Amino acid sequence: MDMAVVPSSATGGRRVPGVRGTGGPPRRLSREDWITGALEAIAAGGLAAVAVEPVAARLGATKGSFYWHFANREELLTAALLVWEQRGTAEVIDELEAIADPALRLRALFARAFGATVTGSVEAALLADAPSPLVAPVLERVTQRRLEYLERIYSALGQPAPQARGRAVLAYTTYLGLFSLRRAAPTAVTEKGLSAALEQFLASPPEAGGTPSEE
Amino acid sequence: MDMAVVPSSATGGRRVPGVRGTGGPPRRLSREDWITGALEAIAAGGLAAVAVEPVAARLGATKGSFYWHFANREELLTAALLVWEQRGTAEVIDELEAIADPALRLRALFARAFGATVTGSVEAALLADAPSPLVAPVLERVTQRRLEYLERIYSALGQPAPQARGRAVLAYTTYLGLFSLRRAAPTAVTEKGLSAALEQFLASPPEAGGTPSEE
DNA sequence: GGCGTTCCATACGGTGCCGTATGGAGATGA
DNA sequence: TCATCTCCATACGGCACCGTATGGAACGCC
Repeated sequence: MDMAVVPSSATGGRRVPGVRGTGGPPRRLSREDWITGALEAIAAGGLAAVAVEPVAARLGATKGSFYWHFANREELLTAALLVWEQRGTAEVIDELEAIADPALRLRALFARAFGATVTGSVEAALLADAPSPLVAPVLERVTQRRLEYLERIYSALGQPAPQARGRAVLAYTTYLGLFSLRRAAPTAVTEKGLSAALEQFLASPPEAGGTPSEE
Repeated sequence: MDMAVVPSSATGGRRVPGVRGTGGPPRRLSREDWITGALEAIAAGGLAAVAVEPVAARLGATKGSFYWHFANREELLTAALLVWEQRGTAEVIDELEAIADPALRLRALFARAFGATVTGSVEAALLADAPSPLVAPVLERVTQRRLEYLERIYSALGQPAPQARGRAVLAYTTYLGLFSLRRAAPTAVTEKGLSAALEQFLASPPEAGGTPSEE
């Protein structure tokens, strides 16, 4: 679900910005460069870490550059969140749609989701900053879309609507919980535990049939 | 005689601080008052909201008071986190130990946990600030203790050790996930979903016995 | 090689917070 | 009543960041 923080903006072989600090010949920055810098800052320290001057320093520039591309800090944040939202929805789902079999698709989804790392993750940082009025609507949309998508897969697997919804929510709750648990007590998250959770949400529900079948 | 308009400080029922702002006669603050104020600030806006001057204003005092009771901001944070940790471990567990039957105890625990509200919760805020070096160790200890406690209950219910651990981690993960989900998409957390999750972790595990018994 | 446009560095004022210094008020005991 | 200890308000300097103003460098175009 999460993504690597931004592939740099196709500059042939040229010197990418971002810590161009020492030695690099000064290059001009694009709006996208700043968005990339903002997303990196978010991954590193949350919204609060997106401060104009520090990000500028990291990009090897100054505020003068920033305020030419953006009206203010909030505009940068909004733009960065928009980019994250679009990538987080389109990309992942498109990639999974390539898999025809719903069961395999679900497995691929979980493998990707539960394998995501926390440190340096934009998603983890945004979850932490969820109460922010800038983040809240973005997070809400992304979450709803993911839940609907999960529900659709469960439905395709033959679950009736209410159960499909319930299992989707429960699975996603576990996904979110793993983010928190990894930060709260990293040692508690074991490989065994992960695969157990994975099987849990891949198998048919316990309350549906009589005997729990192992797939 | 300093007969002021307002009744002097010897008026039986003492005037508690905290928003004593308008009209209240100035009262002296204790170290505990500041810790309470800090915890309220954390619940409202996380660690970042614990700023000396704003908290002082909310308590109807100034920095002068604060820096007499504490060396600096960090000392206040540490003290507040310690109080939270002690309350979070001792109190809850003691209360639950009163219940003899492990099954009922587990139910009471989940009812309490899943019913917890998020808004204004110190716990939710600390989870968001988990990466902070001040919060991390506290959160880690609390999490480990809770996991061990959960595991013990599952063991008392007859689960073999590995399963008990696994179910404890999974249940706690769901608990944490609900915090995130409530903030990310509040409408997705329904009463039905909650009770479904609850039954899930109260019933015997699908892979252990043959038929899932409804308690 | 001049010229306009694009982009940016520097300097500046403003704000919110931290921590210190200091004088003084309020309680307390002799 | 006076001396002392406890607690606190105010004033001050410093830091990090925001946003503005302005002059000038880099670049595209003719």
